[in-house]
Amino acid sequence: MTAAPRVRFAPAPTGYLHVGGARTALFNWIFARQTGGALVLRIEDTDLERSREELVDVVLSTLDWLGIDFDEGPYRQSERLEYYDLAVDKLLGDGRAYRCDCTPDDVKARKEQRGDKTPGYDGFCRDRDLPPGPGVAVRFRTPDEGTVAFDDLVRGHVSFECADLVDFVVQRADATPTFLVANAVDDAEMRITHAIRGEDLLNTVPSVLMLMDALGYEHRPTYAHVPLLVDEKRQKLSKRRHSVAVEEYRDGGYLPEAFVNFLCLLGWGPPDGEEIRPIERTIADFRLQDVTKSAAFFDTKKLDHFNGEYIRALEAADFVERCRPFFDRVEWAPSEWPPGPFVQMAPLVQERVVTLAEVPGLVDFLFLDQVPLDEAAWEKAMKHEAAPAILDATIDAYAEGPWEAEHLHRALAEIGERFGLKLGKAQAPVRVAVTGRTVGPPLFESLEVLGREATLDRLRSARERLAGGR
RNA sequence: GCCCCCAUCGUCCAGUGGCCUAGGACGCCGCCCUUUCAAGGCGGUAACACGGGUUCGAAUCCCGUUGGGGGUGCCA
Repeated sequence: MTAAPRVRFAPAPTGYLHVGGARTALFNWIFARQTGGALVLRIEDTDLERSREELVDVVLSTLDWLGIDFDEGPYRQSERLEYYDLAVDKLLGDGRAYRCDCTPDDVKARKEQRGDKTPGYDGFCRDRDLPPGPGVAVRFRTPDEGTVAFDDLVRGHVSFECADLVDFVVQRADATPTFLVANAVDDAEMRITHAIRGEDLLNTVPSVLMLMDALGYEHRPTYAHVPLLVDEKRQKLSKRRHSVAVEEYRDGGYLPEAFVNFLCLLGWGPPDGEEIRPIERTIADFRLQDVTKSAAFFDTKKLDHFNGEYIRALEAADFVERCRPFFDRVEWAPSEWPPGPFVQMAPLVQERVVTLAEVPGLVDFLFLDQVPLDEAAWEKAMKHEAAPAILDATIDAYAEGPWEAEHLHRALAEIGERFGLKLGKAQAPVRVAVTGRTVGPPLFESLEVLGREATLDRLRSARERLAGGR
């Protein structure tokens, strides 16, 4: 009987959750849930500049939005410094590490002097036997020969030559530990069985393995390095050029279910080929071994499609509720919730949007006293010679009769016929006069909700504007 | 430079030696539907990087080339 798996998501707090990080978190979570294992959250903040509490809160709330919950933690490496100190002391005591007072500039300068393009530290302080003191870091003494190999669940067998590994720093001059020791100590101490993370960390495995060995840990996690997420140019997503923060998608009106569904399909494909699927089914079918080896382009076009599908699948009342945050942030934010006019229009809006953020813009004309007139739309719709006559006739026809969509529909269709116009053409001036735009939710339903009074007012003022020249 | 990884339609995945004249999804194009815009329906476009092997047979295995990416930090 093997013990239940233990996995971890270990982000460095940067103030936002990177979409790539979100995906590795998701893969860890799915793996934990399907195996009955535990997911631990560990904040890798050994770099003092990064350890700020509010940065951690962002990660926590965003994971929560995604629906990723964890079973242990968050542990903060900044609160576990004593463990790493002990580890470094052991390394020093056993002669597996040594002190070094070379500054990064020194290392770089010597490298340039050597002329060879070989990078990295040259082992300058290996045998200097320096005493502790300010400006002194600690480096691990890597073996000069031999190989380090391991089996990666997605990459297969991977091996490195020790000779290619430089003496890396385990403790900085300010006495803080580096990622490598903290990682080795924590994965071992926390009994992490599977380290599922981004491929950018593949190269750090040999160092960590050597550290675990030197520290006397017998525990070894099974590694699984998932492919990176890249941009259209196949390069690492950059914060400058792309939306890499999950928060941007949340604020952009994406549904967490859609976002998660999309993320699952980057580097993995469902065995039955059904891409739009509840997370439960992915938890049932996901296999780490099936994760692709090649990098995936984070293509938001597909995300958009998924989001639209998920929005349309929402229960009407749920859709209305989910739109609330997006109404809260417009100038004309409704004072009561849910606002009646929107509730009436919601089903019609729901099947037309790609993101929730678009919703207020489709119904603003119902809330604004002044029509949000778009000049280009006006030009386009009113340039038709029959426009004034259509408005006149519509004002006339809408002055009486039942105020319901079907009737309004029929009346305008008849007016159109009089001018030899199809309804599609005839409704244009009316639509722009009343909603300010050429596109929007179905017109007659919109008018019904708006009411006779407001509709006639807007038609009349459009007519006046037309009479006064443009 | 060196080390590591990767390589199927524009994109994301299927494909694990014969079922492949390579399948699905997104995108794109066309048609239908239509009250604008969507949605929906139908159809179409489009790929095994290249060169050698192995084999009766290769998208699938091996080698090489080319291309791409990651690492090469007292970041993680």
